[in-house]
Amino acid sequence: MEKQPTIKDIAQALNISTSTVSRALRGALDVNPATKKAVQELAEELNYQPNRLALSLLNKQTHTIGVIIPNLDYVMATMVKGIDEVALEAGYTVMVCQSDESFGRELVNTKRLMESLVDGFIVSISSETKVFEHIKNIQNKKIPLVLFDRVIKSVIAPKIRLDNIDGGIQATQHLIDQGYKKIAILAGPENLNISNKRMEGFLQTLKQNKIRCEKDFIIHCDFNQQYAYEATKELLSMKHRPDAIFTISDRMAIGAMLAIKEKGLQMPHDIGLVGFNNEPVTSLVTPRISSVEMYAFEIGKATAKLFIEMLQSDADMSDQEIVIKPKLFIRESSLRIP
Amino acid sequence: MEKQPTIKDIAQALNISTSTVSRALRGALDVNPATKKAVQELAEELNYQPNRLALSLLNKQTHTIGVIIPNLDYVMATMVKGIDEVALEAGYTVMVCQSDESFGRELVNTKRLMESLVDGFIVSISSETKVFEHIKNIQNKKIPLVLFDRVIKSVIAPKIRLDNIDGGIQATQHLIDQGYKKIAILAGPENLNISNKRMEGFLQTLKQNKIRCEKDFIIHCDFNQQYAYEATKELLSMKHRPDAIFTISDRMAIGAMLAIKEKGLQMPHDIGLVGFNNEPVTSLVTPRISSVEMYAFEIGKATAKLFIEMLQSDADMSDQEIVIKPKLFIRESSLRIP
DNA sequence: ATCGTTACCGGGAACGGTACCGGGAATTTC
DNA sequence: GAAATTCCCGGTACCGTTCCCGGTAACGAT
Repeated sequence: MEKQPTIKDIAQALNISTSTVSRALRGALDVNPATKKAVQELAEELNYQPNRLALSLLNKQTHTIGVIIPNLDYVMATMVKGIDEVALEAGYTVMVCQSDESFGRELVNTKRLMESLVDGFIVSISSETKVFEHIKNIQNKKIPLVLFDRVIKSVIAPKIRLDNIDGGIQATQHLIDQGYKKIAILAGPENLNISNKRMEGFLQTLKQNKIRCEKDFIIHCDFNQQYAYEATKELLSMKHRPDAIFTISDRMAIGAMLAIKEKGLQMPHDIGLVGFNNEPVTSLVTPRISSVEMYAFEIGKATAKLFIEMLQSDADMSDQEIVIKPKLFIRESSLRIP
Repeated sequence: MEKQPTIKDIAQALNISTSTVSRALRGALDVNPATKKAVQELAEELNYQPNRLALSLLNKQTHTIGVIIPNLDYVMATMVKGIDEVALEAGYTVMVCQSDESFGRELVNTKRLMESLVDGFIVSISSETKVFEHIKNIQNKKIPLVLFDRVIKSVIAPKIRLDNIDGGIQATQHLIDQGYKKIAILAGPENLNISNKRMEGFLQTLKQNKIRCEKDFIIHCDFNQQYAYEATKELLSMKHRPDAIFTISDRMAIGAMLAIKEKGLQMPHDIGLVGFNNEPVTSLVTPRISSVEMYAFEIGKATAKLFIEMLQSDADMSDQEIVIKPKLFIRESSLRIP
């Protein structure tokens, strides 16, 4: 790393003071046009770039956003893309840290980013996290914070999330409309709020349609294709097996589909299937899987926009909660009444 | 953003000098155990955290790595995971910027990261980039640089990449071994080195097996499912259609598969198909698609390791080039001789 | 001739922290 | 008891930049 030219170098070379150089470079008015020109030319020649560190130290802002996410799967990557795009536009650089669903890594990451003096945090909480002192610590230091996707009630902050209940409702109502009567759900890990909300929509809709909900038909399992596969195998071997399955992610839907095919059942005739996220893979498999689109890219963009607005207005927006409406895309896995 | 406590605050409160506070906090030896204890206790109480900006300004290192990638698809996300993991371990924070395959954005990103004074760069070049002044500019400033995945000959720097030629060879040889005789290739964009190398392996293998290569069977198209679909349709409508297709990415393989199915052809009997990247989706479709695994996570980890080694040893490693061997995973799309 | 105005520029402090040097007091050594 | 050594600690400079303040010269006006 070579020594970068500084304002001091320019000052010395031209035999003027650093203050003058600084003013000249910022195009201030009270500086002789001749010296201004000389300074600017020399700066150009030396390829001078102001030292952001020094500026940040002075202004107390780094133009950097700390983003903490639980993983980098398709949905999260899409959200990060949205965040990135808006941030770039607004002149911010993004530091993305993955907690890998681990509480410990989430802690380390927040600490690191805090030390790095990011201008603020955009956080999606890991599924393993049950205490939120590190998040509240951010707020205690009055550092701007926005939560997205995996938001939590007990932290008061601006939030952007999907209407997960509605997603559950849309999927379930659709299955009922298609004449399915014994609907099972593959829910995610028990402590994960987003999957619980999707399940809540599921239960609500059953109740509203006066369909009894079998206890055995609610299965909590990890966000994972293999688990979903095994859970589905178990479901299908029951005496009164379900005639439809709603999974709260597409990866789980894939797992379920494998088990269904293995059992020799036909979709949508013998059994219906609806997933969540609307990942591209849903239209690549046969039959194509119905799925709930969650507009991840838009959520990402909305998050970054809200965040930057907050940064620049310096207002308290902790009551803001943007809720994105999902939309069910119906495909062959669940469409038996065309 | 509240005012953070500084060593000055501690010094004032205890009526000692900042130098002493600094030493006490760093656990230096030449400081009275009593005052040391007092300082540390007060620091704890105030929740003091050293200001990284100030330190960075002094030491001229930020413990930050700038990572520039062309996009955030499955493969890249996996590589970034690998980089992130190693970096975290080594105490570095990563700034990931996506160029989105755009030369302009790659420029902006390098400039931004340079201003942010990252300790070094880990770069995968965008497909649109044809001049490399911005990359050479990094080197001119003696900022450490490692290239990965999409490396380029004309820049001399440590590189980590896949043996793309070998990947092409493995895929093609396998198709030949399976008795396919008229093999087409869906290559990527013409100026993209990695796809050209895969094609080179393809051509080599044909030649070695004394199979003539039809000009019509080499199709350059964008890295994209839709284009691949259309290109394949065209291929299949030829008078002497190919009996196997090698696509240099899995997304393209999916596109090809859709066209093949539409035409009513059976894999692997009527036509063979091999993709590249070994994304999970290849084993989810029917038939499952053979594909070349490129060990993205390992490439990411190796890149970060090499980079950190370089940073800490300060040696010139520009002749280093780590080449990862790919491995073909054979599935039903191309296996007709069991 | 004196004063006020304008145009331009330099000095110093500040941001938060560390490194180095040197000095005073206490303790050891002869 | 004087000299040497050790133990602590404060002062200062520095990293790169901006901001505030004050100063100087030239100029026109009175």
